[in-house]
Amino acid sequence: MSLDLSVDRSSPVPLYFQLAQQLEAAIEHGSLTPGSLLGNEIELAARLGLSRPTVRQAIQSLVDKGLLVRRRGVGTQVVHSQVKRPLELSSLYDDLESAGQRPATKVLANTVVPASAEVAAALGLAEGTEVHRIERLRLAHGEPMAYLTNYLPPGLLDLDTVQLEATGLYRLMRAAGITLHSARQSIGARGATAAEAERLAEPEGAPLLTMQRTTYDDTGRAVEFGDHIYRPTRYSFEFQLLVRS
Amino acid sequence: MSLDLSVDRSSPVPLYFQLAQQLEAAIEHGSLTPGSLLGNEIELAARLGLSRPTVRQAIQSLVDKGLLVRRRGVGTQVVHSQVKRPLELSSLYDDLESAGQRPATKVLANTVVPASAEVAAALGLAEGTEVHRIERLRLAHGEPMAYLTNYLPPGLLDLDTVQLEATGLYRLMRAAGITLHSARQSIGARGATAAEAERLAEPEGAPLLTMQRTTYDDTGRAVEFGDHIYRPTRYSFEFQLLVRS
DNA sequence: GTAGTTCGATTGTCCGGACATACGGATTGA
DNA sequence: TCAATCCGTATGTCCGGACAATCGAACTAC
Repeated sequence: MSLDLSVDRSSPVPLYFQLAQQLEAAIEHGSLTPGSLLGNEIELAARLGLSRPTVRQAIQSLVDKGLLVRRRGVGTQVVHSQVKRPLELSSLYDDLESAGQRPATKVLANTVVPASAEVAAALGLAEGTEVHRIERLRLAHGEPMAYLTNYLPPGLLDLDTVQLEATGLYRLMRAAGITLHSARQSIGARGATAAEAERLAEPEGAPLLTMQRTTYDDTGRAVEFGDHIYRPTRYSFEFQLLVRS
Repeated sequence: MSLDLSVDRSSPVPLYFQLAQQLEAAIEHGSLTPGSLLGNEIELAARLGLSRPTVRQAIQSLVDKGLLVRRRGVGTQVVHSQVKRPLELSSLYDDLESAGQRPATKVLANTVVPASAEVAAALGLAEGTEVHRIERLRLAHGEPMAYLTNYLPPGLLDLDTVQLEATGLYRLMRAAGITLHSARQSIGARGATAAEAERLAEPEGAPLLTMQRTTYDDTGRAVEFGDHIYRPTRYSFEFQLLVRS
């Protein structure tokens, strides 16, 4: 019954990470059933030839992911699954792709414009600064799903229309060496204007889902501001969140 | 310039936690300016009379919160703020209260009903099982803001209407010893039905923001399912999220 | 029978050290 | 002048141990 765990000391992959991966796989695969105890850390460490801190580090990473729960005096148990995606900072493109839908993108605009007051405030620039502005229509199964407007500060990235139609914006940014760190976002709803209605093939006044997001890199610099609208019959925000204790 | 950090070894508060609090306070207060280096861990440990693992644990907790960034070979720097609330599992009540608005709640229903197929699936019960059903109208400044429908499995909690009008549901659950662990939620939009429109003082067909959420405790048991609608002119979902690397 | 106590088990915290690894700047070489 | 290399520095990983705090169950006393 006990898992056959093992670590490869010659691998460059950290030992705690190897262990965490194996435990996660065992949980996913069903070898470790929900609610079952994991066995105490000391014994587990001895069995694997690891030290307790290393084993603890592996377990802790899974606790942070919400897969395990520790109880002092009791042990570490597997949470009754239900955990899937802990809400990452993901692009719509990645979301769609991982959902099996092959997303298509039509770039409607890719220009440089002076920043409006709202954009300037979001990006932390002076009003009127030249910023990139891209407008994209995202389709799934040939149907329009979302209308995406993004603003990027100057000199950060070469925005190639061809690339934008082939992949997501975040991938391009990561590929350019930008390390995304955090984002502030706001999700709301409102009725479609006439122009929006036409672009999304909805009647005027139809309910739309809206999302505004400012993304920051790890130096705290704003690297992107997006103002997006979604067809609620085609898309909704699904995510999981954990209680940080 | 260097902070006056200190730890109290006689305190029951863990040393790493004391240090983390002081660092966080220094960042909040501005003593540690964004972008500044934190000084290497070894020296910091020596200065405080702590070991490096303890100092690392403190720093790591702030990295997890998004306040600090570590760079190998460089050091640990303070992120250019912008970080505020990393999206907790919060109730609308708490959100409103912390925003300075004094929320009011009107309980419109508090009964026991057989679970519909949807509710049963969400709570992991058999269809037809008796569940608590509460309907609440949430107001701010006397204006209706949201219409909240919640379902709870039987035998979990005594739902007192008076308490429900005085505080939020999550607080009652926590007070009853339930440790909330995670939640799956879905945010969308649609037009208001005639009944919804009247309850929220909106015209029929008006865009509404919708949220469905199933909350689980740390054993993985579903403890609540909510089906909520919000007036988008009065409320939107604002949150911050971090990139888990 | 019930309430209080003791005790084993398990995680939480903390220590001091060791070596590996990656980044950035200085140095060196073409 | 520019590119490749070296090296100091700081974090990343890992070890082995020690004691404290907490939970749950068995035990005891009333």
